[in-house]
Amino acid sequence: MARVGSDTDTIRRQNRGLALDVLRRSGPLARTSLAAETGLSHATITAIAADFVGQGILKDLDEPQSDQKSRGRPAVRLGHNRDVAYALLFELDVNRSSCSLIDYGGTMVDRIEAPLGPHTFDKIRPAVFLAEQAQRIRVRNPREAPRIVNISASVQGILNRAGTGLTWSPISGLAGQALGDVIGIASDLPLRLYKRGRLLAEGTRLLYPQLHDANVATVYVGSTVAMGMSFHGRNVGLSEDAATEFGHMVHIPDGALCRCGTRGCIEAYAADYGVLRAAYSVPDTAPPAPAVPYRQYVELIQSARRGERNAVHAFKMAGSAIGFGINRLMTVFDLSYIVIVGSGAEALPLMRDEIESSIAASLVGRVHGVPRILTHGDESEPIFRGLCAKALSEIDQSLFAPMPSTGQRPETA
Amino acid sequence: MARVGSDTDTIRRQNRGLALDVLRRSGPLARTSLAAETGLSHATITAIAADFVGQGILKDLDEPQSDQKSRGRPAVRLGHNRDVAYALLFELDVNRSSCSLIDYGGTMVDRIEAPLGPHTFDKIRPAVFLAEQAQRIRVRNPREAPRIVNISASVQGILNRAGTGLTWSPISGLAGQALGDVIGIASDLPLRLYKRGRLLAEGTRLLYPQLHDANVATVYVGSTVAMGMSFHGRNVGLSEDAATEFGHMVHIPDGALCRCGTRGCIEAYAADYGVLRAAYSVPDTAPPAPAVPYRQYVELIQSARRGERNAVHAFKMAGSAIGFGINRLMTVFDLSYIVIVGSGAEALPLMRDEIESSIAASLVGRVHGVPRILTHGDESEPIFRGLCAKALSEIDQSLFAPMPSTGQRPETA
DNA sequence: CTCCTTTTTTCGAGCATCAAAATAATTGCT
DNA sequence: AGCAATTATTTTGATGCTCGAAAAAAGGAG
Repeated sequence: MARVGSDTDTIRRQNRGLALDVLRRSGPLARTSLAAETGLSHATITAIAADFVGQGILKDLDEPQSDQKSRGRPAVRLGHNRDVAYALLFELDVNRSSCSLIDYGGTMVDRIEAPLGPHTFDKIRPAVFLAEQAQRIRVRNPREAPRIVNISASVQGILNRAGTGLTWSPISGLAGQALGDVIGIASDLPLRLYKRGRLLAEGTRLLYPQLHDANVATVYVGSTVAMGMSFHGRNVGLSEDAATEFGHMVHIPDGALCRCGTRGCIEAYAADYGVLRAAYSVPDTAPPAPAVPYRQYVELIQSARRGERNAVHAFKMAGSAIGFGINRLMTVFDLSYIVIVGSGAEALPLMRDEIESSIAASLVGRVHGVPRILTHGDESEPIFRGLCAKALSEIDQSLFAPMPSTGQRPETA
Repeated sequence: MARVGSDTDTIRRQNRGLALDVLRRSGPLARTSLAAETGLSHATITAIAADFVGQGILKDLDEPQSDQKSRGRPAVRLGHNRDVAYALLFELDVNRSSCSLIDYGGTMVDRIEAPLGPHTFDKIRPAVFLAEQAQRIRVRNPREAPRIVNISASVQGILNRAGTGLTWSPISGLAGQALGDVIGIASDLPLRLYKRGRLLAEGTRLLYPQLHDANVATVYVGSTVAMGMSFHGRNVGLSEDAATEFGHMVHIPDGALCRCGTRGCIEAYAADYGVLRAAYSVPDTAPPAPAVPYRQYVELIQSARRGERNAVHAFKMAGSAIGFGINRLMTVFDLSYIVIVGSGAEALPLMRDEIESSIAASLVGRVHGVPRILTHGDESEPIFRGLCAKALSEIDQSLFAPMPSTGQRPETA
């Protein structure tokens, strides 16, 4: 059994982590405010701040805040020391990839983008591809390169249990590959993989304060269907355990054919290709289109809005698939918000009734009520924000491990 | 935001809680072993033990352990002081109720049972009913009565968000009633409600060591269908948030009529009444039988085993409903074990193929593999064990709040 | 009766926090 | 210019918990 006991060290980490965390989301804060936000005493904050400033992690920002002058001693705000560390963030999608360099404060310094196609990874191993991107960034930013301390990636698919690669992915050529080899080139850092759906949830929550402490399911609807959930501000399903493969939940056994090869997935009804297939009365066992041009999807939404019957019906099917999916989750999680993110957000008015009635059509829906539905069209910002948040908090965490508290007290004047 | 910082008090609670927790599941332990199990130092364990013994919570068990005599100083085992506190445990089912008195060590001292019918709570308010039961126990056990410090109940249905009552319940007359009124009679203790399904999961995990750190879904199949999950030994969906209404997950929209009034719930296919209805080719929109005699269900299993086609088919439908339900959950939780508990455990051989193939028929099933399926026929033991565990650990927890560490050190001899 | 072995307790740090008091840095008033 | 008022930060001293090491306890073995 041998569980771990707490000691003075545990509590030091805890509180330092807390301080850094609060600083992350509130932005620079005076020591006094930081004490108030964290609930720690001023004395403690002084000590913690001294440590961090000593290590160069935080620094005093003494910009003359021209705001309004207040009475007493002016507050000097404490902020992250932007250039003490950098992170490399990859975003891998079905048709494009990007590699961004961000500083410790979360500001983007540089970014490289590249298109991805179904055959990209036939020619070059994914790990090599990533390593090359990383190398280009490093060459272009020689000053920052040596201070890169974290490499994280947003990916689509199912992570293996160790989190080092993908067991399945809609991005062709990615599954089964060892991705950690970026190591070879970019020093000996591990590559940390995060599911796109989960980052989306995290990022969206950061964007809307009202979601901070709520129980939220964030659903991406577009070229695929994905989802992440958070409860009282905590991501659900810790690390390797949860696989929010919402899009591939079976909606109707032996139903429409999905890109994953299964029949009846939610995605096969609600992703762009599913709606399109239904709208054009293509048999739903026909192989899904490999990619749907954005314009075509938008036009479909337009025509449904004009009342074109087939299009309207197709979106109703989509709404029903999403609604029953949420409904089924609600037997386990009591959700209060649903956020629809991605190009499908446009289509919410066409799906809303079906979503709500599907949820209401069950015991849990009747008892708990239908969650409030919000939309956020753009998905790239939340994903990036989510990835930043993960990478930076990972760095923050890693800073507590070795810190041997110097304990030098300055003499009294 | 104002999250809480840790301090020396936090760590004291943490470690004391840990010690008590370990002692709960390992049984009495020598201080040395306790130190090893908790990872705390001997010195700390001595201090903690001294505090608890001083408070009368723990005591030295000096029974002559006739085991094998070892060399050095004999270990003196530390155990719970059974009679320092008592708990009252209610179990409310559709057709019977019980009220048990257990001591702080978890041993049952007394129990009252009573039948429940569909009209029981027309005549008497549930809170009054509970209070009367409690009163009878208290009168019968005058010595223990004043030391009852916890009242907990196992219930079926959906808890309100405050956890003080039920918003819905299959037990007629229970939903919407304030249950906390037991207070009036049994001093001013709150009544703590726990979902039967979750207790079942907790109790089953305690019964099978291999499940301790695994990801498990425990499914009750019998007169209803219920479920609880645990991950690495932690219950999923903390307190008020999760509502494991697995039985009422919609399997097939507009499908078979369920007791809850919804159509298509898993329960409508997999609970005894659902299987029976299907086996006798009663239209599945016919109102469910209010109660199925145990014998009748067993006979149905027998006849399916003999190969009677309608019965076989009915159980296959049940297996499919359960399998797809699990499948759908597995889009969020990566399960490694499924335990079927209750009278339906007998029918596992009739359902197993369908359960497994339904799970395998999806992306997650293919990637993660089908969980191992176990059975445990009797459901009452795990439920009781689970309820005991909850009540006792609740008591343990409450003991840290007021403890102002006396700090009296005995003089050296 | 003395040595050995194993369990517990005692002792003397080490450290992180906290409350309260002291110190700093400004603004506002006279 | 000088002093009072005000707000931010640091210093001080105390408290409380844990830990490692050493000491004490309690039997068994020879």
